[in-house]
Amino acid sequence: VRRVEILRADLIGTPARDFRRFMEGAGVDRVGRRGKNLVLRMRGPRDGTPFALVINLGMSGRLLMREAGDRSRSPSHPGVRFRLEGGGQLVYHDIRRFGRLGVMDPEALGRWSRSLGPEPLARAFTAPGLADALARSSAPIRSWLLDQRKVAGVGNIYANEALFVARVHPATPARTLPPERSRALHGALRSVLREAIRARGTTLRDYRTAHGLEGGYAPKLRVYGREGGACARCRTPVRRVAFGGRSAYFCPSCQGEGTT
DNA sequence: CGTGCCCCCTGTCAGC
DNA sequence: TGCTGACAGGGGGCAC
Repeated sequence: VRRVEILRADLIGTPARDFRRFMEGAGVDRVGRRGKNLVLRMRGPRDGTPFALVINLGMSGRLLMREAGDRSRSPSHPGVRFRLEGGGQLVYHDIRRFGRLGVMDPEALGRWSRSLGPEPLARAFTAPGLADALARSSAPIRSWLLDQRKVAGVGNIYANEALFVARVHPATPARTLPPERSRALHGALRSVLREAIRARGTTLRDYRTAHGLEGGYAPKLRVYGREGGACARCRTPVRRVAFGGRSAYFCPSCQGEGTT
């Protein structure tokens, strides 16, 4: 990274001065993920001090690579531009600006990572562990799944899809899930996420992969965004209810309260 | 401390 | 055609 241009200061968690001081002259070691956050492991310019650039795309964020000499139209809503050695650019683009970029030293990175719940696709995410955690909350299960401190990386689409697969009503208080429903939910979360990743995600309108492609999972959605459509299992019309500020979609027949 | 509500912001679409 | 309101994949702050 040669130079950092911050076009939208509200996207940067840390003060702009610190952000630039960390990033300018630094290089990318490796790229990873924690929950819904991109984690770029970096090395500082002089002594190679390790730190991390953490990026949350929010609702409309994209990370775009522009190679040197790219003649295509420049993106409409650039927020942060990283000018790279050799003339390329990495552009953080975000129409709604709900995304955030921040730098963290290794200690802060560790604290932050520990504040998030387990990765649902990791071995550490077990059915008994999920059941234990659910038992400690009275929140509606759909809201519980969206809480990144409980499980990391599940958003509204896949929370709703997993609840349909597990036949659990989205408003069910977490602690009232019967053991076999929490086991079913554990499996459903993992299978839905794996399928969706294999399909490269869900494009409802805006979402594109890092290579600009649409995700292939939208046609496979069972309930999300399908209000009024027939449930694939029983043909009952899918319903939508709003709580916690977001829509929940479900089959009132397959996912009735107390369905076992 | 856990939970629920509001807000951040821009774009799109349905309904009038 | 143009206006208004609802809604959108996320998450932080705050009151209770």
